[in-house]
Amino acid sequence: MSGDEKKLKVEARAPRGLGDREAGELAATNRMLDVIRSVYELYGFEALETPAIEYTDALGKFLPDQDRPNEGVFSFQDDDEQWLSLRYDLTAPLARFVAQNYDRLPKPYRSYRCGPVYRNEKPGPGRFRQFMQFDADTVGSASPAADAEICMMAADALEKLGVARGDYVIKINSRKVLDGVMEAIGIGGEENAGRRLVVLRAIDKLDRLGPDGVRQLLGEGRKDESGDFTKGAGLSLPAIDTILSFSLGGQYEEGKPQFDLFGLLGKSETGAQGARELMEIEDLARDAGYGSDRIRIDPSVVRGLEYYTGPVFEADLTFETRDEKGHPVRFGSVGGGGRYDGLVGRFRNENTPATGFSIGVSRLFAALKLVGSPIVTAQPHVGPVVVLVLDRDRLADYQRMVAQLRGAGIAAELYLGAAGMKAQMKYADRRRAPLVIIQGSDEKAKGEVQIKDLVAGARAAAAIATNEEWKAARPAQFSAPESELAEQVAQALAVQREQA
RNA sequence: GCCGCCAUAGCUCAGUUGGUUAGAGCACCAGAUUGUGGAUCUGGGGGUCCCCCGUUCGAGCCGGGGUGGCGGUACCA
Repeated sequence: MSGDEKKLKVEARAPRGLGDREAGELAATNRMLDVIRSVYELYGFEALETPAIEYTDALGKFLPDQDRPNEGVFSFQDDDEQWLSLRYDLTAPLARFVAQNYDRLPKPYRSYRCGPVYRNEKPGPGRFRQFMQFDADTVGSASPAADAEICMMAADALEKLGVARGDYVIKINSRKVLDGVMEAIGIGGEENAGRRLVVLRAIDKLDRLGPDGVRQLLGEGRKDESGDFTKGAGLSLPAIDTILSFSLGGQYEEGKPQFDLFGLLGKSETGAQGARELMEIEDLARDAGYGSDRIRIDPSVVRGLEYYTGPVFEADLTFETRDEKGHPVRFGSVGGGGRYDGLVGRFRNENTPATGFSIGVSRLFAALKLVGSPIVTAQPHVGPVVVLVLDRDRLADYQRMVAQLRGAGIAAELYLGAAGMKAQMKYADRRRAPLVIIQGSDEKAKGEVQIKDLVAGARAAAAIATNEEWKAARPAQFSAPESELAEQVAQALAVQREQA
């Protein structure tokens, strides 16, 4: 090959932030999704799938005052020049679906959805540009009972997945309460909207930056280790203290705030209303038997900043793990959600209240591996039985054996490559084949097949030192009449499964 | 976006004060009687030393610029 030709070769690589998932991980992920699905269906939620692509305006993601889609959203133009975008979550598409089918849907409408979402952002460790979410939502109920139910369901799902009670907590807070606190320190009103955003973002960083970092962000600003400066909210010291004492010290004990929340919120009707809703959610959870070890009010929870209108939820894993440097680190959030009463209303005149919860599937998957949940750690992927090809002109015979096995419900395949027997064995090994079927001229003459157990063979290999011995021993294989192929293979597979 | 670090084989990395044909381990392929996975042994394939410009008799190495990757930070529905 000349250098010129070589240069033309396309480099085989996935775009950054996007990855392939192979058989083992797919199987484990599917087992995990099945568990979540069964819990959600138990709660009476029904399946829904919406397309990965939506009109950009339906997602509400045009840049302000520009007819160009927001950065961070993958977008392209249809042949009629309409903007289309890849969905960046599963909530906005649900709102579109409900609005579009409003008249025929039972209300409140409960549904769950699972699928990939896309974000055009800089990827990082554990952050991808395509990732999977699993959502459940109740549309058309303003009742705190709907919020409470979503939280209980999230708790049930985590436990069913193998996260022990005490290793997780569903934290709840309310955007109304947060707004009330900000009103109390004098940054209510339209003119302070930008500043409130900065405050919420600062609170959201509590777990990562700690109180001191957040204090800086609420005040003048903060300079991080890389030398980058983030401008702060410019609050007064008393205001900063109020925010921090609310977010940090404002832990509730069984429905009773540790400090005078209602006094603080006295000036703000929305704030007081938010607090009442929060306590009602908590009461409902308690009445259903969910203690503060599972569902509890936590004023530091902020969540997504755009469309939440009331209660917000966050599922946190509380057990400690260690990072690559050995430092103890908390796993953190594996899902979140809240009430978004305005979303469906973008499509319709009357407002439609809605609440939901979203699980970050790959993050949760990583967490389940850490806690050793059998749902994701069990059974390595098992490949098909491979029928080796020894005599090239007898392909039809081998194919018949494969068909026989498949007819008996056994996953099997014919070796389709061109290599010799040794390479075929390596192939079977790499496919994680449980067994291979060997029939050369000797066996053919006797009407027999050799059935070789690759799993038992690998065990036997440990005791054998030389290649000659290894070849001569032919460990873990036996011959069987060709007519009994399927039965004998089925039996060998059953034995293998028992020993696993 | 901002700041920092890095770039040599598929992967992890060596590479002398600037000196001929750029190396190792792992991975991959193959051995013999075309009938046996692993280990061992032997052999083999695989490189635009990220790109461009400059300095030099001579650059993987020095200088400048670019690109790409990684980490932090910001944004994140």
